[in-house]
Amino acid sequence: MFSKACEYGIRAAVYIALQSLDGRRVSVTEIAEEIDSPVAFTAKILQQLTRNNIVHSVKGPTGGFEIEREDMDTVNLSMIVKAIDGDKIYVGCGLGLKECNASKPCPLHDKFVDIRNDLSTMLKSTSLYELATGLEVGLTYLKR
Amino acid sequence: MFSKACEYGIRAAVYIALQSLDGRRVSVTEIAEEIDSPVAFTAKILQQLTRNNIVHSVKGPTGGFEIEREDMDTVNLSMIVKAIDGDKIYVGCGLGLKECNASKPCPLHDKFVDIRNDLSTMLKSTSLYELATGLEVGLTYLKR
DNA sequence: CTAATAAAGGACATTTTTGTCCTATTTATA
DNA sequence: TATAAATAGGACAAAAATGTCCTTTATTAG
Repeated sequence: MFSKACEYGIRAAVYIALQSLDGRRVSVTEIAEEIDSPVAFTAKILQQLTRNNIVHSVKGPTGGFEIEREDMDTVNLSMIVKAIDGDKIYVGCGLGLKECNASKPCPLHDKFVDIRNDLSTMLKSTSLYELATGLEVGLTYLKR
Repeated sequence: MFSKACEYGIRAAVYIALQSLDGRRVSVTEIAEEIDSPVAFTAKILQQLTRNNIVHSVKGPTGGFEIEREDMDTVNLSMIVKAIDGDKIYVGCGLGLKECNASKPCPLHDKFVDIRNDLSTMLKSTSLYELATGLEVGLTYLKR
């Protein structure tokens, strides 16, 4: 469904949000440890998230990654997925045709569009804040 | 969503079904041409479909690939996807956790399960026959 | 029986994704 | 101001997915 990079990206963003709720800025090392991901690769992905204004980074000692409280409401999964995997998941044909639309559909077009709309709606309506608070309460996990 | 191999596999199976409705057995060369896919790679994928009894192959002159009329009703997309991509699409965690289930869910677990159930249901309930007849009537396309 | 045709399958090549390592830049603090 | 801590970013490495080529095997028809 999502690329590995995107999976790590979402997990990282959720972890950063969780810590930011406590006013803590976190380093790549800590993030990678807490979400069980390769450090250097995670650093790359965080660069993308930073460039896309999904998380905020601060260099130097006491630096690290954080997310403003307001941004946790604004930023949803759809934005993270788009920043890392692009929009192929929303746009492409399920069977890989270059041109596939309502007027010249592939055999799976209609059914695929339904599923994808559901996915898209779900991603758009799921905010970082929602995911972070689930974690905070101990209902969900980012490791194992 | 699906791998390239799986996309080609589905398109190939649908094309074979369509031709089998006319009693025609088709070669890899023809299939690749008609679904716009790389020949040799398509041949590999057809081997997998054959081993999984999704299509039937016949060697030698007048040989090629075909699907029995009854099998078109039995074989659904879920079986093709499983034969080529395995069951990761049904089983894996959306955020890539090794262990993720109702009792120790990732932050996306519940929402992801919903989408995936829809996808799974759709794939299971879509037969090759249904897809092939859509093509036959000229409602859908396998190229472009 | 022989020649030709088609799938099966193994080995290899290319491309993309995933992952690592090292250096540069920024910045807080002693 | 010097040092150390942190991200940024480029170059490289490994693994997986995609794709190609060639040989073997089965089968049909002359």
